Amino acid sequence: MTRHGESARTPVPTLKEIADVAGVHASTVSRALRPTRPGREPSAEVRRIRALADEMGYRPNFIAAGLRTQRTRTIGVVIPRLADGVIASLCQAIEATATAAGYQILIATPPDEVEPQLRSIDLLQDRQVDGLLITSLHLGHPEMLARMRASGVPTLAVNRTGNDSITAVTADDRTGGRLATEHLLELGHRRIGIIAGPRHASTAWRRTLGYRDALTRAGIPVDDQLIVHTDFEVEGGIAGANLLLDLPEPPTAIFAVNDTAAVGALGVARDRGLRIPDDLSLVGYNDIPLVGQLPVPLTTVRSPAAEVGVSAVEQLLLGMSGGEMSARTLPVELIVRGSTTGR
Amino acid sequence: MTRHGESARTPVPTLKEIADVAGVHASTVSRALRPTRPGREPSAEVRRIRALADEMGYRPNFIAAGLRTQRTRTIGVVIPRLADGVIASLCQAIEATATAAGYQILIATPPDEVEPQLRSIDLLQDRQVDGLLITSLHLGHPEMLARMRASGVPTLAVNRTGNDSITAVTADDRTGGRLATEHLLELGHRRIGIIAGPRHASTAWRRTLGYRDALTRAGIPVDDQLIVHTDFEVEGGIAGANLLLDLPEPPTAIFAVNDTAAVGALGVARDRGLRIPDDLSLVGYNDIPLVGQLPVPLTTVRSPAAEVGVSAVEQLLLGMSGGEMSARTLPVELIVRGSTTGR
DNA sequence: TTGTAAGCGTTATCAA
DNA sequence: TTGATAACGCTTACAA
Repeated sequence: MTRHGESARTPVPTLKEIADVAGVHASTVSRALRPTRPGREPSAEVRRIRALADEMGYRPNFIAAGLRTQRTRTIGVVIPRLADGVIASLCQAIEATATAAGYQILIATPPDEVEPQLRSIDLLQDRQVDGLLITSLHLGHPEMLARMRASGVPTLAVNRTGNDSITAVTADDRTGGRLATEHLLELGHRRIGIIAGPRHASTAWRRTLGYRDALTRAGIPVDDQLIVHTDFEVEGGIAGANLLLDLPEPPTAIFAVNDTAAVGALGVARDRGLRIPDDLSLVGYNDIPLVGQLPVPLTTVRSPAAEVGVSAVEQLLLGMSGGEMSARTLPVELIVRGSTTGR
Repeated sequence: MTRHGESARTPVPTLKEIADVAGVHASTVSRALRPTRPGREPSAEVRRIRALADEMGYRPNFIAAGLRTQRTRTIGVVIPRLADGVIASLCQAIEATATAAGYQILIATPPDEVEPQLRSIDLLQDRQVDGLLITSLHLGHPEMLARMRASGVPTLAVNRTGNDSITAVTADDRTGGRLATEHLLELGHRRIGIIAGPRHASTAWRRTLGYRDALTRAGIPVDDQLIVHTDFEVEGGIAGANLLLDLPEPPTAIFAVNDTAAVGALGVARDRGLRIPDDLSLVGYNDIPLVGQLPVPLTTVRSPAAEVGVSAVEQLLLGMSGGEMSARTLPVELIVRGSTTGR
């Protein structure tokens, strides 16, 4: 049982209370408390007021200030699938960068579907956020964008992008998909299955485009049977791998567009008695910390989740200060480990 | 490049603007818009005003309302280590429960150290949050609690607890640690190492207490060499496993107080040519989705992260509505898989 | 049931 | 540089 400060609490003083004690007007205190501009020494009076405010435990009320200034120093973040470690890393980087710049983040983590995300956008805008980040735009749903823009606050797509011309900060998913596939091609694989994730996610979609790029360049026709769309979870990986391995002519290698699904595929291989990499080569995507430690460590593509978050906030800060935001595509890197071999 | 609504945006109308169009006073609109109490039909006038507000695209300004009502309908959440999937699941559950109750969450994810967390608490309180959740209290640091209570808003510890009498919602870590250890004892292990996580985290600490409980009950003296404190990351698991396996008399089984560290230990076993479970039994903690799919699936303890989050928000909502919050300890479950065997 | 008016805690404008 | 005053958009006594 907890008492929560029914009486123990000293209420936070207001500007007016400081002013009364200091014998000046509230507006004077407000001015004294705002940062002296660099290169200028604060006057004795300013120092006196600051010391008093400090002593009285003054803390500015952001709500009140925000009402007046129309700025809340808050960034809204719509970020579904937070339970995924990659997304959570992205979120952490966003928060850290925002905090360092004096902003706080208001997060909404609705289901990764259009309607719930639209509702989240509305809710955040009702809170008068100064900028908006959305990590899970859906392809083919321009209304998400329209809704974000309706508010008039700077708005940026992170991680995923939409079809339209929204500014986005993403990793280079298409190149990543190509690198993964080229690696398998170089090892001699010709039937390469892909657990391609959801169609609405540009990340998954572009990794799949990269897969097609690689095959096309190598002069290998794309067999649509080898492309199975699922979700990003372990279960999706399991379902996808089962579909691929049940084909009349199953693939000799599988590229899963995220590590979590790759681990699902790993479970399927285990249950079917397939050895990795001898019977089946497997490539993941993201390089989550765990996959390097597996008995057969996973070949994967390292995607810079944290850097994407940092860069996105930097762009958004730029936009919020009236600048022009610009798109960023961050480089990825193939990490070859033990789960792939030649045939 | 993005234009962000320099002109395209229709500014959100204020209450006063609705009132002017409706030919009534703003306060009338305010009243018309507040929910009719259940069982009462809204009058024709109320319906007319609501329809108009809807048509004009009215959205209440939470900032302004909050200033007046002194309630922001916002819950502050201090949640370090968000990149960890378990913590992220907790966060997601907190967000979902809060949103369903009409609250939004403001999150801070500082480093898992005392000072940064104190700063985060201050920042959230400056935003006038209505309640505060902290997921990473440190043992032996009553000042964290004191700081939280200073605000006078209901405050709850989640996941971890402190030494003092703060109300906390946690999983039953001590029992979990005991179950894991008893399982190994029943298999005949007598030298059981524990990768015990950080000392400041009550979760890790209590799982370790459970380990001690089990040994004591079995009449086996606790060998402090077998208890290595690390962090919760993969690297910690690697370091811990190396320390344990380098002992003159190494353990035949290792209990890692979280799955991530257990996977680190898995990597060490691989590198040392130790087969799991034949040469070394391994137990993790949390049952993250991946560990069930490993070639040798991991025996672990399932800890209800999402339920902890839901329950915490429920208690906090209770506290925020003037009720008495009470502590909750949610049950855990041992999941026996292939990574443990008798000797 | 409706309108009036005050006020939440700040900041911006203006005059002194 | 300072003080007075208004305003941000809303809610809520209180009066009509």
